[in-house]
Amino acid sequence: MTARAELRWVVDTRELRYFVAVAEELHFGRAAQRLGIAQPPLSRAISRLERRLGVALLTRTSRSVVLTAPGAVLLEEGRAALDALDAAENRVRRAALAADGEPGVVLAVKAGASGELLAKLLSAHAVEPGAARIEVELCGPGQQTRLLRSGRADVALLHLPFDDVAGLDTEELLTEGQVAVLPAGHPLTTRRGLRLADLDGVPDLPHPRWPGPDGGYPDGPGPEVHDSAQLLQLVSLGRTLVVVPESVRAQLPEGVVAVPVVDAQPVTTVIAWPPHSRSLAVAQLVETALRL
Amino acid sequence: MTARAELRWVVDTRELRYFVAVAEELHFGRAAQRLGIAQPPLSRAISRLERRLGVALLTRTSRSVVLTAPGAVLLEEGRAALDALDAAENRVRRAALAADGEPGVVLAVKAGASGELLAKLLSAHAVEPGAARIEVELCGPGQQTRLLRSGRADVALLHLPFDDVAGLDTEELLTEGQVAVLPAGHPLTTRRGLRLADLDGVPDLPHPRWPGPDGGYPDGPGPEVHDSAQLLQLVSLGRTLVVVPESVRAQLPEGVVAVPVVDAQPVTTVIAWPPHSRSLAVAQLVETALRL
DNA sequence: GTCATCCATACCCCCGCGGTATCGGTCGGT
DNA sequence: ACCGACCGATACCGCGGGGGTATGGATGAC
Repeated sequence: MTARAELRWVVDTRELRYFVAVAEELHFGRAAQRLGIAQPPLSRAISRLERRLGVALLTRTSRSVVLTAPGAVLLEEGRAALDALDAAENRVRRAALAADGEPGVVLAVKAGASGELLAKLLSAHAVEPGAARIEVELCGPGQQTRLLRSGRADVALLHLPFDDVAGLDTEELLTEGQVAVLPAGHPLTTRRGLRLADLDGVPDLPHPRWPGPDGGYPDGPGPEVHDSAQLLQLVSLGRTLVVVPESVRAQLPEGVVAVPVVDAQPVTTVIAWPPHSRSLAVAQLVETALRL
Repeated sequence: MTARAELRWVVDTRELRYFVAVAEELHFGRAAQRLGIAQPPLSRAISRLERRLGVALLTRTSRSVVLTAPGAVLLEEGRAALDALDAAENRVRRAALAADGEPGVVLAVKAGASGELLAKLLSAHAVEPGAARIEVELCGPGQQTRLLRSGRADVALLHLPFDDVAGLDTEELLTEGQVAVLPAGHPLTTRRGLRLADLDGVPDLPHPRWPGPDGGYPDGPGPEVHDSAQLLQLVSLGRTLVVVPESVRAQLPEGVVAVPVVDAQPVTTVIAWPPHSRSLAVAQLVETALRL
């Protein structure tokens, strides 16, 4: 038994990281700089990877580098594989810490979202017999899946259809409509319901700009924001508007008004965890959430 | 931007493969043999891995090797990460082939299962405009997920609750009861319905033995089988019995009889695909399947 | 006590990764 | 049209580290 050909592996993590860097930068020099190595070894590593795979990943002229179709596949799949490696590493480290002082379960939640649901979940879980300690990790929008995939969190509350749940196990918790949060006294607040089109064309209330996955901000007229308290203050100052799930109404401050957005797609809050989770504590938490 | 600490990686694929081998064998000598290297480099590699992680993965006495709790986590997560790496490699290779002659989509199906559904799906897909060529990969029970996870298939038909769909995206197709397939003329065939307990205690019809993930067969009195045609022949010869979803009735040969099993849990057939699938062809196939 | 087993250590060799220097090709400026 | 800047590929070198053999040391069977 175990007569599998155990040798023969082609792609090594270092090479894969190198390739991802080049594929993201589309520039060997910058990629090398980012990786902290010189450019020639990087060129050789990519060439060797292509030779071993027997596949052209990049088409380079001396002035530009572009991905081939297989190269795009490797970028996508390679990122997932590297995430899985990082996740393995982080989970092992956390398992080792759990053996000593128990940090319990890390729950990733988008800061400012699902406040009521989160409170109910935590209090319901606290009374469970043998409940693990829960550490709530508040993070920016869309960062929960990153924490989950990289193994720095065990379970997360996500919001469909915004978060990408590909490769995660999920259970639905609740579905709700969305409301627009506007400065009190703004003309739009007199309406009973709004459409998304009404909100796009408001010159004095441009949409806010959140940091992207790389930490940078997209271009646009709206203010740069990085947390929800700041965002709500900007709304009350009449500088921006934002569309959020209606449960956020319960925690709106003075000076802002919520108006239903009738044609916004409903938001579903799900609890998500990485596959292969053998953790009893996570399973228990999910079960508690489903009973809410 | 991209000021992330890009260096700092701890776990290398070679070391991870080495660790998985040792963790599976729980024996450095055998693991080294399986890996095709000598034992001392293996010991050093594991030690180095533990030192870099700062975590004890194995407790070794000079007579035995056992996994620590973090070691068990690394075994589980590491396998998933290695699968992801293999998958990336295979998908890149397949994407490269697709650029030339197009092998289209590989659909993994358990040999002998879902025959009717499969036929309907293939014919429905064939009339779709711009339908990709579909290559059906017939495999043993439980092997579909392996093909999917390792990137050798793009989409699969699985059967809950038998197959493990952790980490796969799925859509339900149909749910059905199960029937016992028995040799014609056997006393049990006179019954209108059976219970699982009725089938366990039949001395002349022991359950068949399928190959496990490692290709080996478990111990037991039943015959070793590796494909469904052989299995049905063994049933008609009065050597074994088998419990299958009721849709299989449509393709039973002479000499065997199907009897409903009233307390068997219903089987749900799902279509599954790996996450991060950017493939239009897979999406189209899934959509077609959902319309059946 | 002796031997077999099994993991760790010591030591050696050599492959290959990363470095510097340089080439060759392409685009932009004047 | 020529020159220079830019950028990826190639050539060559040094050294770290992976894998090999030989051996040590601890443990359990008899």
